[in-house]
Parts: sequence; C-alpha cells; structure tokens
Amino acid sequence: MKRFGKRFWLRRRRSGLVEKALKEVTPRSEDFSKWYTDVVRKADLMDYAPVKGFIVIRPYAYRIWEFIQSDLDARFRATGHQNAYFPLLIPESLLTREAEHVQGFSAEVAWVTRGGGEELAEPLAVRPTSETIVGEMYARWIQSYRDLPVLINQWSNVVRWEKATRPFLRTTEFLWQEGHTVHRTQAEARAETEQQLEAYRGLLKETLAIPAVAGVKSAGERFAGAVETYTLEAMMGDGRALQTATSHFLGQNFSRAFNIQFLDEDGELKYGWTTSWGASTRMLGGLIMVHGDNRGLRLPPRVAPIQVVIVPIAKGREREAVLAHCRQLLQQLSPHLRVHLDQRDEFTPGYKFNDWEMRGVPLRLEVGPRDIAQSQVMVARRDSGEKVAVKADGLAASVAAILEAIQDALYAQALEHMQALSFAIDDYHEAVAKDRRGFFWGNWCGDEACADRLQEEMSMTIRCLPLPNQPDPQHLRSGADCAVCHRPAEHRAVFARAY
RNA sequence: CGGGGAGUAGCGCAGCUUGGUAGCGCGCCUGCUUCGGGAGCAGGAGGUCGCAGGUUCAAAUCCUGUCUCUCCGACCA
Repeated sequence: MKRFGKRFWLRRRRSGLVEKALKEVTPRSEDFSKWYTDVVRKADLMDYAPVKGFIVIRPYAYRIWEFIQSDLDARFRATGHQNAYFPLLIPESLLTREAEHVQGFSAEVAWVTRGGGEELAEPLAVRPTSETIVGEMYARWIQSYRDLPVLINQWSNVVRWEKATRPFLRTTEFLWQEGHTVHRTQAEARAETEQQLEAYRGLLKETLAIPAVAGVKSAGERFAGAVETYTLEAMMGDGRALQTATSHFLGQNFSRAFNIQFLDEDGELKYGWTTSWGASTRMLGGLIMVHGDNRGLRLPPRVAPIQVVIVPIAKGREREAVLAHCRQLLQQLSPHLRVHLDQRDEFTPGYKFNDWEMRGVPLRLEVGPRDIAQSQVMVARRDSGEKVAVKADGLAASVAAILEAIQDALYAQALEHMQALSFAIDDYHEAVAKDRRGFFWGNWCGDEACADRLQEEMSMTIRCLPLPNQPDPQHLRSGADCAVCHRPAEHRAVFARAY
C-alpha cells in the first residue's frame, strides 16, 4: 500500500473533492492502514502520548473495553475464576528464572534501575507478563492437592518495548487480562487451556461479532515457556490475520522453575500443571478493522457505548415540539437501551448523521415534524445504511429487534468475508495470485525451515494449526504434501500475513 | 532495528530550492438567519514553525543532533 503524493491531493483539490475528503477518512479500499489511523483518531478512540508507542485510550474506546471486560469477567467467574492483582515490578532474579521465558521476552523488557533517588541493588522489570511473579507467589500458597486448582485472573497493564507500534494493535503499554491457573493433573490443565480459549471464542462471536479460526501455534510462534499455545486468529478487513487471544498450556515448566509443588493424596510431592491465558486492548483494533467501513466505525450493538442516537429535525416554530417529543422518546427507550439524544444546536442534522456514523452508532432515529404527524420515526441502520419508517407504537421492541439483527448481520458479514478470503492451496506461491490477502489453508511438514521460507519470500507466517472442527475451505486432504517444500506433510496450517 | 515519507493554528496543508513583518481552507468564538445527508452572511480569536545546538546583521527556510508520527520489512498480544 503506498501513500499518495502531493500531486494526487492537488488534483483532488482542483476537482473539488478535497473538501469532502478532508472531512471523511481515507477510503478503506484505497489505503487500509491510513484508513485505520484516520478512524481511530477521528472517532475519538485514542490520541498519541508524548512517549513513543504509548497512547491515550479515550473515553469512547475505553467504554468499549469495559464491555469486553465485563463480558470476559462473567465468563471467567462462571467457570470458577477470581480476580486478584499482582505487582507491576518484578525483580530481575525472578524474571530470569525460567530460561525460555526470559529469552523470549528479554529484548522487550523495560527496567527500573533507580528509586528514591538511589540506584537500586537489583533492577526491577516492568512486567511484560506476570507468569514469574505469579509463580513465585503460588509456590508460597500451594502446599497440598487440597489447595488446587488455583484459578486466578488479573486485569492489568503490561509493558513490552516494541520496535514498531500501532494504535491498539501494538502499543508499548497495553491493558489486558491474564489468567494464571495451577492444576493437579496434566489433563485438568489442558482442559482449562481449552476451556478458556472457548471463553474467548464466545466473546468474539457473541459479543464482538468476530469469527475466528481456532488453532494451535507452531513451535516457532509459541509463547515463550509454553508447551502449547492455543490461539484465535481473526481476519481483518484487508485479509490480514490478527491474533486476538491466546491460551497457553505451560506444562510443568513454570512450576519447576518456581517450585510450585503440592503433596498429593498418595503422599508424593508433585509439581503442579499451570496455564495462562490473555486478551488485550488489541481486540479494540480488531473490532475496528473487522467491522469498519468507509464512513468510519461500525460497532456491534452489544459493545456500542451508544446503541441508539436520536437526531431531532427541529426547524422553525416546530422546534420545541420536536425536541419535547424526542425527550419523551429518550425516556421511553432509556430503560432498555443505551440511548443518546443529540440536542446540539450548532450542527445541522446532516452533519450529525455523518458524525455518529463515524463513531459507529448502530442505530439512528430521525425525528421531525413529518414523523410526529405520522406517529413514526425514521430508523437508519449503520451496518447497511438502510433507512425505514417505523411506527411509534411498540418502538422499544422494534428498535431492540433491529439491534439484534444488526448484531447478527455484522457477524454474518465478517464470516462471509473470512470465507470469501479463505483458500485451500497446494503450493504457497498460489497466495501471490490472491495478492497474499486472506487465509491460505495448506499442508505443512512441520519443519521450521518452511516457515522461515514463507516468512522471507511472502512475508507470511503460520498463524496456527487449526483445531479439527475449523472451517477449512477444502477439508483435510490426507496424503498431501507440504505446501512449501512438498515433502510429506504432517499438519494442516493456516498461512497468512498478520498484524 | 533496517529502508522510505513527514512534523508550520484544533484538523488538512502552502511557504523552504533563492534566509528579510507566518499564510490558506476547514474547524473555533460572537451575532443574525438556518436545520429531512457535512448550512449562509458579517465580525473575531488563535502559531515558542516538534525540540536543542550551530551558521548569519537576520533562520520556518541553511547545517548538526535529537524526539515523535507514518509506511514497508525483521521481532512480539
């Protein structure tokens, strides 16, 4: 995707298109990246902070995050998890205890070396994730099999010094939740890992209207220190993949490193089996990139801070009457829905239409003298642009039904998009014909050399080895060879460019 | 971290080549008229030219450094 030079904009200016183009965002099809950065700023989702890679999450975006939080929190609680909070700073000696783990994170850890005006005896790491400090504490808390399982989640911020950052998708500091559990048996820990992946899948599908491919990460893409990493890969509007949540089976790697031992029923001292799982504010980026369009954001009703906006068409003498009517509507709908009445005097209805569309409000009610006279309101859907008259009688029910329909329609559209850009391939070069846009399902021999070749030649990675029930466009073809080296293949894999 | 592009009013930009009083559009403020897809007229406010050094009588403009954004790669949620 290339940027447009001065000549391009000069031409647009002369043609008179520039006025509109300046107010709108860059069309999505024209330059997806530019579109994305335009949208996150113009919809007041974020602003850049003074330090590289840090952003301010503005109230509108934070509200969406809160909906994600409460959804996940409910799911976690329903499966017996509790929230707790562990410290931000981790002593160097703790962070370095699990060999693979340190190696994976060392390059992106920020260190605190001074405090109270003095050099610290031991540098403190700003947590990039909390397995280590959690492990240290769990070792103290766990003595007996009767103490298991430990099912704790924490909502926190973490810092990873990234080289290239993008709003929400990859910021130096980000908000997330990280669950950390300890189990008596391997089977139980594995079940936990899968259960939490399902929780994320539920959030994505039911609340965020985002379909995803569930799978296992290849060894090269695995979380540092994990035995197995499960992932949900969603497809963005431009066909690239986004890892939206991960769930790790950590085996006994951390319990051995941190001495998380328990005396089992049989009198033997055993190491616990641990898991960790997380989802971050990156999901906000995914939400934007999956559903957004040329007019801006499109929010699924379940996470829309404002589900319904009422725009009065209040002109001349009828002004007060219309506003009064709108206030009444607001009263009527507010108990059931998140409704906002746009009473701003300084903007015309047309301006407000565009403004709320940019912010992704799912439904707009237009109320003018004509509607009042006919006992109706005009209802405009953000997802389809469709505008219809709806009877004032039973409006709350009608509106609720339309919101449900929008929620479903957004999921259906996203699913259709993912399916349309999912291809079965025999050889990785076939991706070129599709401009490398989409999920390419092919066989893989399991050799990292093939993954490297894919990376070098195509800038694509192995997103995951899909779980058995996933929507493979061609289903498993036994006996096929690796899409890269054409030796006998052991796995089915999804290849894609990723964020 | 490598390679491109860019930082001038809230937003989008011109001015820089050839140093000499900082501009335009939108937005903002006030007033009036408006209001069914980004309203009109009149008046007005707003800028340490990212930051720090240097050259010069004089720097937005030339030189050096630095910070930040952005795109394409490499590394990760």
